[in-house]
Amino acid sequence: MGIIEKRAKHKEEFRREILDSAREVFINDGYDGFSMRKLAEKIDYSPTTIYLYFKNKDDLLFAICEEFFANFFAELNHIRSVFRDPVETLRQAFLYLMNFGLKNPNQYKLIFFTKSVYGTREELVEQVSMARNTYFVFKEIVQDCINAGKLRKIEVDVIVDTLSMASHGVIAKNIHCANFSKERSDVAAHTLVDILLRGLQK
Amino acid sequence: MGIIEKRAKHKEEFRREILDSAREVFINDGYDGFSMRKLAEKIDYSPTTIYLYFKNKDDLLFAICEEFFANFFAELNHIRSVFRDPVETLRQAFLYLMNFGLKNPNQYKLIFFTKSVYGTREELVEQVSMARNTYFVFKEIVQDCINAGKLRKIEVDVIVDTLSMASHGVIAKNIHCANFSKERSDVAAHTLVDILLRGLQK
DNA sequence: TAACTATATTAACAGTGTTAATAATAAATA
DNA sequence: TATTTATTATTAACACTGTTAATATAGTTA
Repeated sequence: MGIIEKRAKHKEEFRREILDSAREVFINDGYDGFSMRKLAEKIDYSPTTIYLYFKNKDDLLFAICEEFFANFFAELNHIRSVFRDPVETLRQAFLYLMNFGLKNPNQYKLIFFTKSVYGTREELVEQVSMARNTYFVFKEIVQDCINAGKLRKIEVDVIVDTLSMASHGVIAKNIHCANFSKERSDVAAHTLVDILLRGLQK
Repeated sequence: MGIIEKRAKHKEEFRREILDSAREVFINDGYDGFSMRKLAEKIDYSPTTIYLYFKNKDDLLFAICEEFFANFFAELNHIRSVFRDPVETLRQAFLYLMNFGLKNPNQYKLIFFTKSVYGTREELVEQVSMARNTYFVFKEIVQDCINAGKLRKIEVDVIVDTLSMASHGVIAKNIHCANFSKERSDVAAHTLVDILLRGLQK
């Protein structure tokens, strides 16, 4: 494809193409394995062209993260509208995140373990982002359980922290133990969920 | 220091010096931030000299990991000899790992999250290593609780998996949430331990 | 003294993220 | 229509990276 054909593309459309290719490379090769030159070759452009559409490597990652959180946010709202029991809602919300991680460990790692793309907690809460929205709705799901008097007397923020810790741990273990079979991983993960909700409830 | 003085050093002693400096660089700058050239400058040798004492970058990391597991192994045996109640022994064993991670998140990350230095679970169990020894003694601590009839009917390997998941999660969260205050981190972590042991016991 | 071994060095290869300068085309204006 | 301007793409370059090959030097032994 020559330079003339390349110019025919529309800006937004091309940005999407770059982002989709970038996600593939990020997920397949990890944050370190990803390279601007590799992505450039994949989309058949020079490496510097990417810089016209994204500030840098981390800007690409940020865009990918926001897309994930947009989906997660929508799913949490859906779960909330479907389940009536607050504890069951919490369980399903947690399971969704964990199962996403088990099915897409590389993407989970990319979003949660690679870099602190959203800065500090204060910065996350101050700046508008899908990550912020997701954080708030998850917190509300926990608060619903507390309001219904279902949980032991533990600060809502602490519960949110412990649950995200647990989810992170499931995926971290899954990634670290190279030959952790899918079945074994699932068994341990779901056992952990049971233990957690058992230990949390009155 | 000229080439003549450098030659006076003894091999084993020098290997130690390199390893200690390498640990510092690895912990301060992370796995990616570490570079052979950086380490070489620190010890005032050329980068290639390091290759006479260690096979490569990952060989340095392996040596650092083995040192950690040697300490962890010794500590687990000590805890086991001090506490009588098996559940309390398990709690202390778990707390030791978790608190190490909270105090040394970068080193914990280096050992558990960076690379699968010990390969698959099968490879870990087959090859002699301090990591293997540590794995076995931790499993025995859990088995003692089961033998004493203190825990719910859950496979010992599954319990070990869930506990290591939890510990990994605490540290992963601690690292990811940039401005997670030390206090907040400690509260969530210790709450998680309570929830876990509560959910595990009969 | 000559040969050999151990230890250290420099130079090089192929790769990285990113910036600066430049070319070329499309669009807008005189 | 001719000319200027804006947009988009390019190449070249900088300072890094892990690692290997070839080379030089010092110490030990025959």
